[in-house]
Amino acid sequence: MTGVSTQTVSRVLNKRPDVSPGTRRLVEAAIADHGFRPSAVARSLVQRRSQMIGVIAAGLKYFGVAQTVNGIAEAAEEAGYSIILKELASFDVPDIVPVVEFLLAHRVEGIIFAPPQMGANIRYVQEQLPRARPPLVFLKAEPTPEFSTIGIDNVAAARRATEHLLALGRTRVAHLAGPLEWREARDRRDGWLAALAAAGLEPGPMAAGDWSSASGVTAFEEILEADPRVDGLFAASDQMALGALQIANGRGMLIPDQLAVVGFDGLPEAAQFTPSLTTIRQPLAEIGRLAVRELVAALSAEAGDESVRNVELPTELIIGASAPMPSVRAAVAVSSARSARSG
Amino acid sequence: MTGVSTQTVSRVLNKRPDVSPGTRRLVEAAIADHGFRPSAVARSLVQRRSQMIGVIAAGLKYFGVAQTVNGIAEAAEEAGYSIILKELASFDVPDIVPVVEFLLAHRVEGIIFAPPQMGANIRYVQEQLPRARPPLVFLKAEPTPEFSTIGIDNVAAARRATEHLLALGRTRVAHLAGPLEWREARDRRDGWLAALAAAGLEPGPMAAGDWSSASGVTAFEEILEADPRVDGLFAASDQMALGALQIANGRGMLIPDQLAVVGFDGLPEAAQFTPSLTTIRQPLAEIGRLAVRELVAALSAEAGDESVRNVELPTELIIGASAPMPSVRAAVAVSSARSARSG
DNA sequence: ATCGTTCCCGTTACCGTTCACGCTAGGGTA
DNA sequence: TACCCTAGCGTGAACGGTAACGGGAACGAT
Repeated sequence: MTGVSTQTVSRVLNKRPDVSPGTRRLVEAAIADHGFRPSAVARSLVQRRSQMIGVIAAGLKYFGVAQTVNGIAEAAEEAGYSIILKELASFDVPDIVPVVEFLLAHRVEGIIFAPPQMGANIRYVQEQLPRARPPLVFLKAEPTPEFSTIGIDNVAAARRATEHLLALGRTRVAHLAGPLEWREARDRRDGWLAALAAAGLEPGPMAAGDWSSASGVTAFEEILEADPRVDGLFAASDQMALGALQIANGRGMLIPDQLAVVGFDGLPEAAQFTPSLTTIRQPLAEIGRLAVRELVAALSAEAGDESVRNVELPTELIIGASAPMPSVRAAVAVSSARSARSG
Repeated sequence: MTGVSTQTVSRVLNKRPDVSPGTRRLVEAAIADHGFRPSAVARSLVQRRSQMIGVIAAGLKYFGVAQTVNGIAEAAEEAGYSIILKELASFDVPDIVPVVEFLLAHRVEGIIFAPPQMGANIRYVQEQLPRARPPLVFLKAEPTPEFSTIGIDNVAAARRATEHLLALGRTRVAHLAGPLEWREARDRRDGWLAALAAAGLEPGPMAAGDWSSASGVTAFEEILEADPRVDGLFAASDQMALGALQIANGRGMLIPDQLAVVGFDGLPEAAQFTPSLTTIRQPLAEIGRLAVRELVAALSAEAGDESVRNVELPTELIIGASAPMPSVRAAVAVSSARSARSG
């Protein structure tokens, strides 16, 4: 050093007031000279605070997950936390415990478990979780009294989407489902079924895809094969809805007159599909942001609190041309038919 | 402890051979009892290895960025590294130095700078970079002899896309550009200009969007206003191309006969657009994976090496119905016209 | 002159792990 | 007996910081 104690250096680094301006300058000059950089690792060790949040994710390349992680990153940054990101090789990694252990070893102050619930993945984690652990939030998981969860009410949202189709007078409403190992896929199917049951209608045909637009193509072909007279379609993802639109366009089906379509997710591009897509927007980024806020709240509440909260964020029905508002149905149908004929 | 020294515990933790089976069992039992978990923080401190790679990103919610981060995460996981993710609040954060300092303070062993080059952001970082630093790779940045970069040749790819339009006999080829502060947007525009110049053609009208499909709508309307007779369109992103397709469909333009469209990115959904989109696929995930491999290579090469590499990965022209192969042009045009008329 | 403050600054201990040693016991060898 | 070797374990220092405490100097108040 340059004659001064390490404690004084520490004081300078932490911008504490009890250092004389002269000494401060001296230390700062030495720091600049030597290219010294304080070690956050050592600091974490002695302070027992890492200022890190562990995020476990899967399928980062998909729109929804990326959106959520983006929300997490933003909120964490604002709250002064940084992120250690662990991406699972697949959605249903058999053994997630080592990942959690890794994060605990790094003394993260909170954990966000972002992979959607499918198979037994989340229950498995919940069972294996060590009791001594930082606050933890499960995203898009089934609400349970034991753990905090944040998500949406997929059943209600799907029901709303289906009811919108029914309000348009549709009686043969099919469902383009997601992979049914996913809880979200099952819930959306259940919402579809519930709306039809409440209306006293028989469910139309159903086929499952893998969320992708390519799978929407083949699944919708299955549906048409099962019943060519379907007049309404609720798709569990916008991407699959896009695949269905392609088929419908290719076969010359008039949308929304012959077939009304509602998607799910709220892709920004959905408004530019042909025709523009009616869809359920889910607040994906908001889920991530809220997860961070929950963790931060749990951390500032100190110990003992351990409040479990199960939050279900509201969704929004976004009206497009593929399933317009019932009141303006006629007008839209006419313009849609005209543009389809001329185009 | 339970009578044994910390060193012995360390040996047990690291599964070293020089511990008797009895002692090992004893220690392991105590570990399980007390819920003890070794501190990766302390380990990092003493070993001077964090096993962490710092990733600086921006716009994680966008397809391209998410794809690349996904590639980074996968490759890092495979190589035994984990990721500290710092997301910038915007693409052109004025002062990125604190972010780099943060990562250095955490003793990351490598840094990946993922935000695309726009304005002077990357040059600014390169100037302010401390000399003592871990290996660092810039993604999607201008190749320079001083720093490693990984990206694609946007000029060549855009030229190829435009030449494809020219091969279809188009003479009025417009460009739907990205925001021209972005180097990628400028390069793609330059490739478009180069192809036209080489063919001895005047450039068609150009309008810039912000990559989004919504901006593609308004920008393409500008283009049509400037010259309603455009017969070819090269869009700098698939999303903007989608916006253009919507307008074209709405106005009854026959695609590809009246207007051939080529996009850029290789969105999986592009194949389900109406009509399916011809596009340039760029290996976004591969860029991320390669970045990690470069870092790992630089790390294993120990010190002194400091090899700078500038890699440009190949792109791929994916043929869709919006701009088919020249040889089969007639056939596709007929089927497209039929489906457009009937749909 | 004595005391109490306040401002600076240094000492000591500690965070949890690993490394480089050194020590001991037991067995084999000359 | 004297020596060496090895397996198994402990000791001390170090990694780079921070917290707690203590203490000296300068100053004003009593």
